[in-house]
Order: sequence, then structure tokens, then C-alpha cells
Amino acid sequence: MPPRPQRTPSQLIVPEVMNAALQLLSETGPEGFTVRAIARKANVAPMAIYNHFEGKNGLLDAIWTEGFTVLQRELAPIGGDPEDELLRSGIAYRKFALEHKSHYTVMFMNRFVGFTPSITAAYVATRAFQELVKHIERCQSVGMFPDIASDNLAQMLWAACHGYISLEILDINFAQDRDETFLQFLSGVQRGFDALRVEPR
Amino acid sequence: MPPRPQRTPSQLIVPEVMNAALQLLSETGPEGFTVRAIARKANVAPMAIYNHFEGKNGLLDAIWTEGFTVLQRELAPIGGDPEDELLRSGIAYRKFALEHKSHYTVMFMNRFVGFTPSITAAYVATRAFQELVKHIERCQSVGMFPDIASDNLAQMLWAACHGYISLEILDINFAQDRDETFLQFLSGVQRGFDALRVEPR
DNA sequence: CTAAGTATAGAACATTGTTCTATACTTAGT
DNA sequence: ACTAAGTATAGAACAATGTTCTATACTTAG
Repeated sequence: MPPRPQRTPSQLIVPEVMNAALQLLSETGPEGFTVRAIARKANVAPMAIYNHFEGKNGLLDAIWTEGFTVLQRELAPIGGDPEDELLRSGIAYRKFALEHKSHYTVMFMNRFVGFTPSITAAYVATRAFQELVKHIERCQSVGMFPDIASDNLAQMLWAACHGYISLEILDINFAQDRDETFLQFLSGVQRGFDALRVEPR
Repeated sequence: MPPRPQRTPSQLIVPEVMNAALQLLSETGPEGFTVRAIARKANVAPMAIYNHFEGKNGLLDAIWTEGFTVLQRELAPIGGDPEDELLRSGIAYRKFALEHKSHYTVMFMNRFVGFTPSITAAYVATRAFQELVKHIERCQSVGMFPDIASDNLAQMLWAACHGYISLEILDINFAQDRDETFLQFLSGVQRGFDALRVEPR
């Protein structure tokens, strides 16, 4: 291919910067995630990040929003057996985290001092969370998880999964078969909150 | 009291810097945690942080180590009923986190880009983790948690608690009675992993 | 009371996010 | 094809950061 013209066409700048940012993040972590380095990798002037995003935090906001949009789609119930689907959503959550580590780092790892998601970004995150609430309410409609508020339980399950997976992403996990161990974790936690139904006292 | 002499006595520098650092951290978060600000708050020259610690990361290392030393003491079993004590250790873990937010932030929240604990610091952390393993092995000695490796289960329980509490520290928790909800969380998770004993299939 | 030790202020350096400028290139409208 | 508006770029510049180095002046141990 011919050497790229010195100036990147406007329409390419946003996607190129996004790609470079995500790639750089996965290569160097938040450590090397600097405006100048992103621009260099995207073959773009540093100013582009201020013209097309709102600086570094604006870029993080875009990654956050993209991440939660995908995550919401992955988590949405599809109309099968509620209990199976709840378990599947847990697996899908972990799959998302491991396959989109850069996104997950921005969304959940709190590694970027000075970054707070915008109102819009926070709203998108809430919508993803609501998918989990839906799963739990579907389960409750068939008798699981009695006597507990669905959003409360959603928070607990999310917290537990997040705790587990964040450690895994930081590579603080010593299990031999990580997939298997996570499944064990997930079904263990889920069973715990449903135990009241299985054998009420 | 007389106005402090311009120069801080050597023996006071370490504790004053530690105090100032922890206080600043709880006031401003990692955001305002700068060498110059810590020195100002401690009434000390910035250079003191390089002479008495090894720079900013050395100071973080000291906070990390102090935190895990305290945490280990708080978690140690005292010889009572294993199941009760395991639950108590979970409560103690959360108590530590909420009462030492600055320490917990350094130890578990990964907010300090560029900081990695020293070998010594990591070792102290491992010792604290071992206290949790002890709890689980004590439980297993009375029949709880059969067929699961104690360190594996310890990791799961730790991950779950960490996930829950880290969200609480970030103030992403919408429960009305937080103490009560955490207790519910803890016993739910614990019950889940012990369910195989209660009703084996 | 002296000598070794050390806390201090201040300058200095590289790197960071960010803003501003003038220039040179693209692209849309005719 | 030509012009005019738009915009990507390089580069300088700024404040704040972690860090190192210096000379000075104070403490304290012997």
C-alpha cells in the first residue's frame, strides 16, 4: 500500500484513535496510556484527541460507553429457562471481561485517577445493570430467590462476580482450571441465595 | 504549645508523614495524593519522603505493609466455633475496610498507577490471606466445605467479599441497612459453598 | 564544645494533560 | 476545475507531577 498521506482523513480519526487507545491499554496498561502515546500509535496529532473527544477523559468516556453498550447486549435475557439464563449471564459477563480487558479496565477497575464517567455514560451503565435485574426477576417469577429485592440481589451477585473477575484480570488467581473454578464460584454463590427456597427453616 | 521549630526532629518524620499521607488520602483520594501535598500537610520538606521512605511508592509500600499487618491480626482465628468464626472474619474484614479506608485503598483498590508492592510487602499480604485459609480448614475439620481445596475456596470467598466491599467504598451501594445487607451477602455466599454438605446429590 | 549527621529550601529535569498558534492540507459548493 | 470554508498538523507553551541534586543551617552525639 502507498505510504499514508501525512494527514488522516477526518472520518478515520475517531475509529483509529479508539483502536490505538484500546490496543495501547492492553499492551501497557494504564501506565503507558498517555495522550501523546495514543496519538503516536494512531498516527495522528495529539490535538486530534481534543478535537474529536474531550481530551483524555473524553476518550475514556467513549471507551466506557462502548463497553457498556456491548455488555448490555451480551447480558440481555433471550427467553429460555430463567435459572439457566442467569447462570449463562454470569458466564457471559466473565467472557466479556476477558475478551475486552481494555474496556473492562476502564469500566470497572478504577485505574484512571481523575476520570469520572459523564451522566450519559453512567446512564448506559445503569441500563446494562438492569439486564441483570431482569434475570433475577424472571427467576423470582418461577419461585427462586423469594423474600429478597431483585435490585439488592443483583448488586450482590454483580459484586461477587466483579470481585472474582477483577482479581483474575489482575492475574491474582491460582486455580488450575480457571473456567471450571469460575463456574464453581458462580453456581456456589447462586445456590447460596436460593438455598432458602430449597430448604426453608 | 510553642510554635514548632522550623525543623522536624528525625524521629518524628516517619510517623508524621504516615499520618499526613493517610489523612490526605481520606480527604482527597488518590487525586490529591502528591509528594508536595503530603510534605506540606506533614510540615516537612518534600525531600523527607525520599530520605525516610523511598519516594512516593515507598510510602505506599509502608501503608500497604502496615495495613496488612493490622488486617492479619484482625482475621486470626481465636479458637471458637469454626463456622461462627468464619462469619466473624468476614465481618472483621469489612470492619477493617471501612475503618481504614485509606489503607484499604492502597491495599486493594489498585488506584495507584506505577505502584507495585515490594517482595516483603507481598509476603505480609500472603500471611494475612493464610489466616482465611486457616478458618476454612478449621471448618473443614468439622465437616463443612467437603471436596474443595481450602486455598481455592479462600480465594473465592475473598474475591466475593472484596467485590462487595470495594463497591461499598466507592459508594456504589444502594442498600438501606448496609450492615444487615452485608451480613445477608456473607451468609448467602457461605451457605452456597456449604450446600453440598447440607443436601448432597 | 566540637564534629558528624541531617532536615531544609530551592533550583532543576523529564513527563504529564492541556491550550494556543500559524500553516498547510482536504473537501464541499459552484 | 476552482474557490472558500473547514480542519489536521507541528510546535511552542503552561502548570503540575515525581524525582534528583545542591548548599545551607540546624540538631545532636561524643
